[in-house]
This record gives sequence, C-alpha cells and structure tokens, in this order.
Amino acid sequence: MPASQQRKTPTIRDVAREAGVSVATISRFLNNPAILQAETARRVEAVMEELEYIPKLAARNLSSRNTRTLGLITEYLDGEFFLPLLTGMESAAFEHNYSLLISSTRHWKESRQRMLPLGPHNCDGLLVFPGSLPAEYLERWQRQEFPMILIQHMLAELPALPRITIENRQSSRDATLHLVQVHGCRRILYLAGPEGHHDARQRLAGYQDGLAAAGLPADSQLILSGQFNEESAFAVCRQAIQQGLQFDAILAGDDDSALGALESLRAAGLEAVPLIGFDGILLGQRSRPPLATVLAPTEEVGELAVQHLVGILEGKQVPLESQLPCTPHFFGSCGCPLP
Amino acid sequence: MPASQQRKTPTIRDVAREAGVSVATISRFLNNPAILQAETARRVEAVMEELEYIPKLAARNLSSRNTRTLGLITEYLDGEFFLPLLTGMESAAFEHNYSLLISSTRHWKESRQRMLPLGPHNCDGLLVFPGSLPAEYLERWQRQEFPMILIQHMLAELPALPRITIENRQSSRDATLHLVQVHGCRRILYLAGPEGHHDARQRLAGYQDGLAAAGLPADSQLILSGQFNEESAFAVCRQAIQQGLQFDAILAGDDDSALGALESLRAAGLEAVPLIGFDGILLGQRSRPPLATVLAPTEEVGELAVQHLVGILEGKQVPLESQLPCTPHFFGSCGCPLP
DNA sequence: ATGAAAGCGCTAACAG
DNA sequence: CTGTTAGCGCTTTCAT
Repeated sequence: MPASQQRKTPTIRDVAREAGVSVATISRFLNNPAILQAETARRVEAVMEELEYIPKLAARNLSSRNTRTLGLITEYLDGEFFLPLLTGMESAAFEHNYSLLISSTRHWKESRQRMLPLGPHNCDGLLVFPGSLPAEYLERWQRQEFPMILIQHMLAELPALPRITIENRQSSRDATLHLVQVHGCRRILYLAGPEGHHDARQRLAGYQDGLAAAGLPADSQLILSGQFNEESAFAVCRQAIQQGLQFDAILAGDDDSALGALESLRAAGLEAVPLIGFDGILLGQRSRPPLATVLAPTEEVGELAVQHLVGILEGKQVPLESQLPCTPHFFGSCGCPLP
Repeated sequence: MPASQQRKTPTIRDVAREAGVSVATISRFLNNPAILQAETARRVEAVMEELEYIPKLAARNLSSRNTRTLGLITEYLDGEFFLPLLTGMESAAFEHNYSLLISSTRHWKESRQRMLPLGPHNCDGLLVFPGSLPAEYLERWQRQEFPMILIQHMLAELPALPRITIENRQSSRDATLHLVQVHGCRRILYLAGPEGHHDARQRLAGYQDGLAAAGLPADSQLILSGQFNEESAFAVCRQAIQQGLQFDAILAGDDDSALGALESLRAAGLEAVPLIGFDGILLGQRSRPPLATVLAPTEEVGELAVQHLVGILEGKQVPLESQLPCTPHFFGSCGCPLP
C-alpha cells in the first residue's frame, strides 16, 4: 500500500470537535471568516493552527463542483516562447487563486486513454495551443461548454473560441514603414515563415500593408521563404544575393530567420543593409550588431489568457479575439544607433 | 453563478443505469477492466463511449485518498535550467500516469498561510527546489511523512530528504585534468560561483581535486569569483590580466562566467588560452569558438526526480542522494578541434 | 463476477 | 450567527 495512503491528517470534523463548534462553522471560516462571530473565528483559527489543519482539496472540489485549477495544454515544452508564456500564466493564475496543471501532448499521441491528462474532469478551464491536440476534443468540450482559451500561434481549423493573439500585422507594417521612411529603403526583401503558421501569415500581410501604405510596388520576387529558421534563411538569402537579386533592406518574419539573413549579409560584405526581425529573442540582442526587431509581448499573452479564462469562469463575457500590442525595437541592425 | 457549475456531465450512476449494472461494476471497469466478464465489460465500454463519460477526478481522489498529482515548487520559472528540467519531469510524470502541478513561490511571500498553492492537500508528493520556500514547511511535511524530492541546486540547511544532484565534482576534476594532460596547462585560473551555491562549491572542490591529482600546487590567487555571471566574470578576468596575473588556462564554474572570460581573453588578445565552462548552455555553442564545457544532464535530473518520487509513493526505497553523470564536451575553446 | 451500502471530507441549503 | 443534514461522485468492503 502506497505510503501516501498511510498518512492521516486532521479533517474538518477534528477541528470542529476541538473548537466546540459544528463543521458548518469551520467550513464558513474557510470560505468567509468575516461572517463568523469574532470570538468564534479566533477560536477556530487557533485550533486550525494547533492541528496544522489544511482542508483537502479533493473534498472541496467534489462538494463545490469546481477545482480552481487551470490546465495548460501544449505540444512541446520548449522554445523561447514557452517560458515567458508560462511565467505570465502562472502569475495570473496565482493572482486569481488558481493552480496550473501542465501537460504536453507530444506523448499521448497514441495513449488512447479515457483519462486524458487534462480536461473537464480535473480542471475548470483550459489554455490551449491549437495543434496540440485533435480538434475533436476541442469540439466536444466546446459542446459541453467547457471554458477554453486558445493561444493563437499555429493556424488550424478551430471552433469559435476566445483566443489571444498579438498585433503581428500592425507591427510588421510598422517595421516596413520604418525601413521606408527612416532608412529610405524601397526594395525590401521579406523572409516569410511557414505557410500554415498564423503569425507568419499575419506578418507577411503586414509587410504588404506597409508597402502599400508607402506607395511601393509589391514585387513577389522579394518574398522569400525563411521558414522561421536560421539555416533556411541563411541559404535562401545567400542564393538571392548570388543571383543578383536587387534589394536594399531585409524584413524577416521572425528573429531566427533574421539571424540567418544577418549571417548571409555579413558573408557577402553587405552589413550596411538594414535588417529587422520579429519576436525579440535573446540571441538577437547578443548578435553584432544587435538585431532590430519587434518585441512580442509573450508574458502578457500568458497573463491575458488566464485573465480571460478566469473571466469566463466568473460568468463574464470575454472578446472572441484579443490582440496584444508589440513593442518596436528598431535599433542596431536596421541602422539606427543604439539608445 | 460561475459557468463551470452549470454544466452537467454524466456520473458513474448514469453509466451504471444505462448499462444495467451497479456502480461498483463501473468502478471496477475503471480500475481493472480485466476482472469483469468480457460481455459486461463490452457493454460498459459502449455506454461510456456513448455518454462520453469521464470520471471526475475529485471524486476518485476523495474516495481513494490520493490525487495522482505531483507538485513542482520553485522560486523562478526561468533560466536555461528550468525548461529541460520541466521537460524531463513532465515526461516521467506522464509515463507514470501522474499530473504535474506547477507553482512559483516568487509571489506567495506574504499570501495567507493556509492553502499554499501546493502541498499535501492537493498532491501526492512534491518536487522541491531548496530555497524556494521556508524550511519550516519542509520540516512540517517531512514530519507528516509527505513524500518529497529535492532538486539540489542551491545550498541550504535542509532535512534529510532524497535529493537529486549531478556529478559536479567529478566532472570539474575531469575538466581540470583535461587542461593539464591534454593541453599541458599548469596554472589554471578558476572562476568560482556564489558562496552559497551547492553546485558552485562542488565544482570548486573538483577543480582542487584535479590539481591535486595532477600534482599541481593550489594557488589561491588563481581562484577568482565569477559569480556565475558573465559581467562579473568579464570584469574580474580583465582585472586579473591587467594586473599581470600569470595563468595558462581558465576553468569556469559555469558557462555564463566562461563567456565573460572568453570576452576578456579576446579583448586582451589571448584567445589561445584554453577555456572550459560548465553546464552546456545554448549560447556557449554559438560563441566563437564554441565553448568547451561539461554538459549537465538537466532533463535527466527532472526525470529521475519524478521517478524517485513515484518510487516513494509506491512504497519503494530510494537513495538519499543520487548523482547523475555529466558529459564532457571538450572541444572548441579548450583548444581541441571540433569533431 | 456482481451488487448493496458505507464512507472519503467538504459545501450548502434549511432551520433555528 | 450557528447547527443539522443531505449530498458531491467515486472506491471499497462485505455479501451473494
């Protein structure tokens, strides 16, 4: 028999008996001490202290029909993206007095279990990375009105659920205009991300918005596929340079590809060409010159996701799509002097 | 009333009724389908499928007096250390059919005592970073025989609990000997970490072991404080160089300080001086030359921690201290050619 | 192999 | 303000 089942901790009954009150009083103290008579509350508190009483969550959950737990469901637990997101979520969850349960789906591809690690059976709501699990679950849970928030990142066919995104398009447009207006660029090479990627698509659109706003032609030859990946970006840029493609700046869909581009520019002796990335990864700030980029508010995404989820749990209405603003950081590789 | 309390999902009773059996049978199916008559099992399974039945965890927990949940309690959710650790823990937890609850203590300095986010009330065991919470809790929980595993990292006065560490000392000794035997170094500068840091202390001891094993004198002037921090390390190295301190290699307690050292060597035109770090951080592999280092098995630490915790929960005996081996990666900045 | 029934520890009416 | 008393949904004897 597992050790965990041996231990015996005091229950609400023990406290009630010791304090000479009923269990209801103890329960009330737990949930709203203010409604008790001051003297009673004092006594109860003292007994709890003495007995080192801590209410069992399972019992509260069962009785109150909620778990005060939020689930985070994602495929991978890595990347520069995940950690700040988690930090934001954890902060907000704590603030609202919720716990955070984490599960990666990279394992349970095939564990056709009835008990998924995360779901309505063990949390009050879910923070979901689209693509991390079959849409079938999302649909079922949506049908059951189980509260969920999507962290928009990948693109996927999804039910209409509240989602958090960042202002990819607007920011990418701003970056484009910065290159045009501040640095006088007119032929901006764009390093696009993967086709199926939500952010990638929005950012590309923003680049095109920017060109249009500047009255510049949209030359499709200037749009290359960087795959959000340093190596691909390097290769594709090098080839473009060798083939004599004319351009006077590079805008990358993300910092990884921007780093690849930077490398290729350096190799070709073109370090003067303005370059801007997107995301604000750590490596970017350590490159020489530091990467000009757009800072994504990842931690805020995590916070807002939790705030909205909690909002739903409290019966509030939340917007179907929330976009968080990014912060331009156009210094270094774009040509602007560092502050 | 919260939306979460409105939903109504089928209970074990609904399934029992539909399947024409008793709730006990359903419970048995849940816990050990094999003991049912094949035909009964089939019917139960079908009904569950049809009703989309999923057992409520709170009820199971309350009844079975365990949660199948593990808690991870740490002060900060950041650093290159945390993510691989989390990955390892999540994998192992999933494998053993446990959930992982995460909580950072950076918030609850002052929050109400009762109902800590993590503890015996909501998990079966805890993975603890020493220093993340007052020893008082550890002691109480130990008294109550609540299963815990320590991730040894910081140094602290702690109860005798099973802990996971890495072979800091042995690896640091190996690195020292590599510098001596392969590169013929005789005056190795050591960049020590913070005083109170467990790993730092062990690694320093390993360096000293190495010197002793090589029959080299232990010159205390060669031990500098790098504080596991790039800037400090850079500053301290630069000063040493300017003051004319004689050394023919640098061994750093961690990669961050090694990177600082590398910078100072470069600044002084001393790039030929062999340099080895410790940890295997990402940045190290991107520096030029790539940092020679000792790869810490962080993900494995996470896995083993969970395995041991689960072991305790299953009534097994686990060692009080487990040391995981590191992997030498002596290429690049030590002078050995890259493979 | 299956059913009946007694909890697990707490919350939430309903009384008083 | 406080006590009484049903449950919450499952597990687990104890019978059959």
